[in-house]
Amino acid sequence: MKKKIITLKDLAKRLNISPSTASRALNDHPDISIETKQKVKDLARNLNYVPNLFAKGFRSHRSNILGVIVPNITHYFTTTLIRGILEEANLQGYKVIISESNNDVKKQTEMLNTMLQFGVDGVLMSISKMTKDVDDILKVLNTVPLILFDKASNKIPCTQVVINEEEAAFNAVEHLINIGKKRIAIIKETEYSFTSEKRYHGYLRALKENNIPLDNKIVLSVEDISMHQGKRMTNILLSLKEKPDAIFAITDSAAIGVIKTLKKLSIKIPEDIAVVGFSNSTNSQIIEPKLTTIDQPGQKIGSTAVKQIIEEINSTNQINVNKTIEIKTNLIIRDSSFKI
Amino acid sequence: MKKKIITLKDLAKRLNISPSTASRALNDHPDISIETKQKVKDLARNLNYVPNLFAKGFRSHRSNILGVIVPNITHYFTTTLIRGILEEANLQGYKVIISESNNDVKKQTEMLNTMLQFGVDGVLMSISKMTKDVDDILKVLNTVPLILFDKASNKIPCTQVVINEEEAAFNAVEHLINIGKKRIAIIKETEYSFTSEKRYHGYLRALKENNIPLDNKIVLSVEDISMHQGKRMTNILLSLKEKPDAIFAITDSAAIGVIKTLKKLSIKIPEDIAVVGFSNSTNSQIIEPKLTTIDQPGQKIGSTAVKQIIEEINSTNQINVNKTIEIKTNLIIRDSSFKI
DNA sequence: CTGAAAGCGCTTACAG
DNA sequence: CTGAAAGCGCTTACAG
Repeated sequence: MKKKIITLKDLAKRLNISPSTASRALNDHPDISIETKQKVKDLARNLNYVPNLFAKGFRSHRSNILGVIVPNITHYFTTTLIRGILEEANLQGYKVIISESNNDVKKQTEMLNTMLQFGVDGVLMSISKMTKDVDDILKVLNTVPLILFDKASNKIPCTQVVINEEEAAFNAVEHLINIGKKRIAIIKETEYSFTSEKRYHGYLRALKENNIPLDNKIVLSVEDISMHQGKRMTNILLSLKEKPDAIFAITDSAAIGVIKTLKKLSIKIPEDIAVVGFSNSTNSQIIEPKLTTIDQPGQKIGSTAVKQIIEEINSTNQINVNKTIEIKTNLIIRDSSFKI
Repeated sequence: MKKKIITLKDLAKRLNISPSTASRALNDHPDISIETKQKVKDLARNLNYVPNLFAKGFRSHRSNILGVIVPNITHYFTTTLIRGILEEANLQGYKVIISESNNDVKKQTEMLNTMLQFGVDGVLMSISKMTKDVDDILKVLNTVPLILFDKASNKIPCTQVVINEEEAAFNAVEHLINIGKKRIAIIKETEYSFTSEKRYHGYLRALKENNIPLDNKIVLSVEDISMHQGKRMTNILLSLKEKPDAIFAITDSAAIGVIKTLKKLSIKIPEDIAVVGFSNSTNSQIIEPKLTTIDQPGQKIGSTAVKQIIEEINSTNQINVNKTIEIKTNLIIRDSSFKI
């Protein structure tokens, strides 16, 4: 039993008014009298009238759909970003189409294009690492507002919503210095990763401001940061003549690899070597000792990005907004860097 | 610089044919000559013609958008489901709108309704626990195909894509029996959780087939299963006169709570008490000893659900499909139940 | 304060 | 094999 779908025309006919009036009444157009508005709205409610968003969107060139592209949806932090996006979008009457780029630049471009084809009103993107050529992304900017969140790039002139990467890393490293560590290694990614570079700058600044000389032997870069790489890098660090007394890994998974390796070798954490990660993943509380790490407020980043893009969608002036919104992070101190 | 958008009419005008013909050519209508088709397709490619899916959808009552509702997007397993859904949808030219119900039945209904309003061609849903009243869900069935995946319910007559919950639990418990355990406790949810009940039946069957008597003192039910509850329940079990020699928790997080508590009390795992979880979450490999658990192929469930719903969307007969597709799981044996 | 009419971009039954 | 015409449900400039 298919139920009959109520249209604007149906409402109008029942009330002996024109569809134009019915439309305007529902949209609170100032021209319409209060009584008419009331009548129309009441009937709409009673008949359970549902506006056909397709017709609406088709007519007004608005879909009320946002596109979201992320590299990898299975990362816990990514899901908190998405949660923030979904919640805020829902509040504002938008729906969200999600795609994964799998850190594949070609797929990223493809996703971007099908998003546009589906008529999204704006795109929120966390860019794939290794995105060197940004031309395809720049093209989008002519069509629809774009906002980069979390994984951003200063090569793209659009609003960016990110965490204070540099400061977060600075705080993490300074914390290690404060507990008495003097030889702090870092495990980071190669220079193609924007976030990794920013965290590295925070590391450098913390050393400099505390008069600790930089030693490139304990600055390790890997292409694909992971638990496995954390283990490998730890073994390299332990093979040095002058071993570090602390390791700052720029992701939790790498930091967990570090901890696992140290434990296997019965190296005391944090006494011999302290460990700090980045992300406050769920794993960071499961590992023992629990991992000191940076909490990134994913939900807030997501909701901020949505608020921002809706503003840009509704703004009439076409000037490309090009600002960076930085969300504050929190250092969470746990057992891997602090003995109770 | 807004770029001019190419429409079907533009294509037609350039080729001196009618828009109708252009439309048919692009859609490979059998009536159209091969040469015309070729001409139109070539021009479309050259001009970078992008069909307006809004107009298309508006006209044909098809959006090529699927709605997905899950209780909680931050669970790792849920993200693997979503990944499977996204991949298969992408292959088939569909986009996916995602919403979270947060295990809130009211929100679930609300999401369901806005999904329909956005003109989705079908809905894939993992239902919120505590969904007792299914009337609102049943209403959807009149409008658009619905498929339940992972968290399903036999009260709703539609296709269900689930894992072999009962058998998975059976295998887990039988494994414990095989390694010599005789007094196996279970930590499950209350009877409102469909999956929990099925896993419980697997537990019961494993006991029965191995002639182990059921003891209700070691069958514990909680409303909201979690690591915290795992800890609490473990303490209850340890306070019994006859302690269990194995604990089967129906989620990994609860199992991790069990392990943490046992370790704190220096109870040997698995010698004194073996532990088995369910899900193969990332955490299950971080905890030490590593957790024996059930791997659920999330991606396969997701892709299967998409294949199924697209079939139903395209099928002309309106008979409500009401079949259950069971996806096989795998018991992953790790240190929490097996000493190397 | 309200209505008639046009049109958004496409598809499809009808006609030839 | 192709075209003219209608229409999907809505909004909005124009007219009164």
